[in-house]
Amino acid sequence: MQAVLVDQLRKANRRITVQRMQVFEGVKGLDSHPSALEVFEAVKPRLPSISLATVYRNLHILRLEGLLREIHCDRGITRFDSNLSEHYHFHCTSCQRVSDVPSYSREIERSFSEKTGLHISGHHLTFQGLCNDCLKVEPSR
Amino acid sequence: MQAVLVDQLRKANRRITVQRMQVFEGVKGLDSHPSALEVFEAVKPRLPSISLATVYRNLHILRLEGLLREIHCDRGITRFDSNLSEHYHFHCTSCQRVSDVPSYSREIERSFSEKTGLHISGHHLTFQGLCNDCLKVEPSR
DNA sequence: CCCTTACCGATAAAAGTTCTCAATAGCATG
DNA sequence: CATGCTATTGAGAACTTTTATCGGTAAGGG
Ligand SMILES: [Zn+2]
Ligand SMILES: [Zn+2]
Ligand SMILES: [Zn+2]
Ligand SMILES: [Zn+2]
Repeated sequence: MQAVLVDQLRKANRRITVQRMQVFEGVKGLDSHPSALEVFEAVKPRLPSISLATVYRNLHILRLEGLLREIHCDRGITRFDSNLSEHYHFHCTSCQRVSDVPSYSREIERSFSEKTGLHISGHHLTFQGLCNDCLKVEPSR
Repeated sequence: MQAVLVDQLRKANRRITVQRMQVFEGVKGLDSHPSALEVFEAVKPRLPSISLATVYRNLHILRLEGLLREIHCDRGITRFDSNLSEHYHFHCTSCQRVSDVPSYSREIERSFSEKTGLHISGHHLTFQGLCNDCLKVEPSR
């Protein structure tokens, strides 16, 4: 299992450590696009001796190797995403949870690139709103 | 000048101070969507005694009153935008500058809301790429 | 001109992230 | 399986970005 992950790490001359695997599993297990601290707290029960610095270090490495993605929705927080397929996001402005939106349009990039002549490497689309849970609690706004 | 700004502040029981006006002018003058520190450095020559805390305080208040907007592109940095009209952004992944993209589609929200049944209050679209300046310097990638 | 209080500057504190370093452990090699 | 090289770890310091605290100041209404 996780053959792709292990192969990719080996190829990049990265070692397969328990901490690194657990950090990856931590992000993958939490489908809510967790922050570094949330990953730390998810991994800690299984690996009580792990350091927060190790979590940050491995999140950084896994992103460098293209095994995780970063997203920026809130102020001052970096969130991590194990879903590498092209997709958009929905950010609940009340509970701050981020969920995937399974749609994507490469046409948006092509159209923008054609209009401006700029070199485009990607685009992020994020919807803001209230999730169904939060809509029940505060029907205001 | 700045009649709308002054009226809006008065209406909200906010005082018109030199610092507050200069912070607003600082964001407006820098069309690059500056960070709080960049605003501070832009204002300092005109108001050498201003404190960084005052810049943060007023950016926060101006956003609360709907006179500025926040955007989140980089890791851990909040940028400010004086352009209140609906528009998208282009983020250069090399020099980190953010520029406006004068297009917007409310249809995207309607379509998403219809598909998912979720309550949408807005959406952000950001393109990543290399600006023309950076493309000259590093034609790689 | 005076009074109330929102605001200011300075600084400490909090939150998020990265750096430093000695000790450890992957893993290639034999 | 034993050995050696070095990437990685844990702990804590340091750094960056943002917010809170507080005594003094000044905006603006009366
Ligand atoms: Zn919610
Ligand atoms: Zn996602
Ligand atoms: Zn650039
Ligand atoms: Zn803008």
